Amino acid sequence: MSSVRIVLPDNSVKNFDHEPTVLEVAQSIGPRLANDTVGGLIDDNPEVVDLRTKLKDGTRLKIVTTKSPESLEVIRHSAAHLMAQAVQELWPDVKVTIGPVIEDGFYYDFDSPRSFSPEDLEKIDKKMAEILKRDDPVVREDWPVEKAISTFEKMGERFKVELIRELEAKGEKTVGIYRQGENWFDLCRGPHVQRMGQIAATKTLSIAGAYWRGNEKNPQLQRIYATAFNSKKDLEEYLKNLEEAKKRDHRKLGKDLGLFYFHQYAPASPFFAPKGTVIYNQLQNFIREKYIEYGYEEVITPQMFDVDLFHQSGHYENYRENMYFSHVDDRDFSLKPMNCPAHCLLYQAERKSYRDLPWRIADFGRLHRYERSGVVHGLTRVRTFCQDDAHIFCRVDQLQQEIGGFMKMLDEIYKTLGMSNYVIYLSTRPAQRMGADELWDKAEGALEQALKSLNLSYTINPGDGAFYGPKLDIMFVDALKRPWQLGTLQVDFNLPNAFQLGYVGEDNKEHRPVMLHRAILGSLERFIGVYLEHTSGHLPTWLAPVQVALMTVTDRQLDYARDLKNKLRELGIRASLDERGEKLGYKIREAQLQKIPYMLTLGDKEMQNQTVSVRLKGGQVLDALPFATFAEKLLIEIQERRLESVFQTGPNLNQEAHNSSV
RNA sequence: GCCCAUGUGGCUCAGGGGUAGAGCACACCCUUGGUAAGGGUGAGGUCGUGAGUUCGAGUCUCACCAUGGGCUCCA
Repeated sequence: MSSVRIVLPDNSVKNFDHEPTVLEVAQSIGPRLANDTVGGLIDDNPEVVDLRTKLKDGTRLKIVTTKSPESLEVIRHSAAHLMAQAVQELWPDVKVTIGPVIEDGFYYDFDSPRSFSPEDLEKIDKKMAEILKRDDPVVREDWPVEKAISTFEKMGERFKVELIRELEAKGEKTVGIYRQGENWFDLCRGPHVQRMGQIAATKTLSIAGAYWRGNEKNPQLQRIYATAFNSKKDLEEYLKNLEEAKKRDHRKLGKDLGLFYFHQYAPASPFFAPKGTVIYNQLQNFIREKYIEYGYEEVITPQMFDVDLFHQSGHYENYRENMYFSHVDDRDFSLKPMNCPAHCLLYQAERKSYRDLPWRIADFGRLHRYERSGVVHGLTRVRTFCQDDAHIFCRVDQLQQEIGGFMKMLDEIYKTLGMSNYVIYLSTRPAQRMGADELWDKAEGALEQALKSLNLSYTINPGDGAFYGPKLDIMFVDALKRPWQLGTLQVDFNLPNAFQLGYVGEDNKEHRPVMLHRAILGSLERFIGVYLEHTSGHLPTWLAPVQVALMTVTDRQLDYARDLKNKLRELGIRASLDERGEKLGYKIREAQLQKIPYMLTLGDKEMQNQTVSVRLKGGQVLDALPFATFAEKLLIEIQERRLESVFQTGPNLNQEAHNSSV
């Protein structure tokens, strides 16, 4: 018999007289390794294979153990089976469907006659722990399709039967069955652990409704989200991160910092309080400065239009579901859900020459979109909002340069805001779209070429484009590594057609411009929500609603404090003075919780010397310095939109401690 | 829109058929205190809305509204 050679990562070779499984290779190396084995990585394939996989001659194998990061996928997959087993042991009438691994965990969709409650999750956790203790071996069997169908049919597992029939239609003759313990098995292609005991830590997380195969028309199932880790420590760390994310929830921060509110009389429509409005306006000012720098002109366009406009633009046909309509004086109107049709009208208002292009017009117009009740969320998904929206009308040969200019502007803005971590997606034509395929080819090609010439890496998102054109989506990755879609650039050959837009070329002939839709922050509302979570409310001073909180040690210094407050305000610095007869420590605590960047504590010493004592929000206290010096330095920090305090001298040791104590 | 949960003073929450409770915030009084909560007194609520059951409904039932977690969809 010819020998089968398996190559290990250190290039050593193991010889077998048959095609060994991953586990057999591990056993040939050592019992400890074999005990911990949960799968293998073969050749250069990133996907973990089952430890029961038979390996061909010449395979390069890296064994995945419970200690390798790759094992998480296997462990979570098995944990999904574990959870399904636990649920069926608790409630035998519950039917199983599918249970995939997702980022940070897994879920399992159940078809259950009764709804799961939070108490049920506790029961499931207990049952899972109980099953883990049994440490049942996991065995793979290959069943002929007919046997699988008849078995699951007898069990009443109709969703499993549906899945097997699909596999059969694809030409499969056998299907994989994983058996754990005596009585429980599930259809699965693997990979799975050797023994259930290899799953070190699991925890159910939440209950949700979900449709079979993600389709609204299918039966609704009950999804249980859960996670599993290689060690109890990793699980605890993960749960701690979840807590951290909860603390940073922008809805909570918005309320705690007095930034914005909601009311049931205007669902999903934020009320920005004075403090929130400061952030809103500061961001707008910042973007406006960039507009001047990058050759944009700002415009103001109407809020409500005759519906005919949206017939012409195609929005009525493609976007009606999300639009607000009203009927007045026997005419149909709609609140604009986007600025672009209005900008096309404005483009037409004056005859354009090739010399006028590129024509870049920006609009902070308020938009209204009817979002379905279940999808709205804090500031990140609202029904009325304002984008840092602009449209660029240009010639096809200017496209590359405009895309380049956009990416540069975006990078500058994001860097200033401390958001250097972002990724680019290129979204291509969706199924429901307008315009000829040649136009789509052209538009998609232009975007891709621009990215390549800028040396920017990107990922293609097939079918995710807008109905009028392909787009670049900029995903910002926040401090907790969560991606958010903010910026976008969409190439549109269709709207200029719909509005018959034209310009007179050098050749004195009529040409059609290309239209770019673009935004950098996305919407101010969503941006503020995302940014609050990114910074956990610790805004750079130029954005902070209150920049300086003045506080006196006793009433004796009140006049001095009032004088300083006025001086700061004259300089355009947002200062507040707490005149209540509370103790200094009390006022500091309040300013700290409000995340105010600077506190000026004023006692007799300061008053006599005309100085201020500066306390940074991290807790660091500086030596008293003349008021003028303080104001001068602070102005620089604000005007230059610095991310770090100009007064910060060393690493801020207090910040962490304070953050965790409140 | 769909599934599930929640809705009690400005905020965070207790109370689960017999006519509303706490802490914080707010007002006033005492305290004038030097870097994260000094003490006292007081005011504040048609218990999301509307029907129903009941002698009696925050409390039970139903409908609606809003919010939250998901699904689907998106800036």
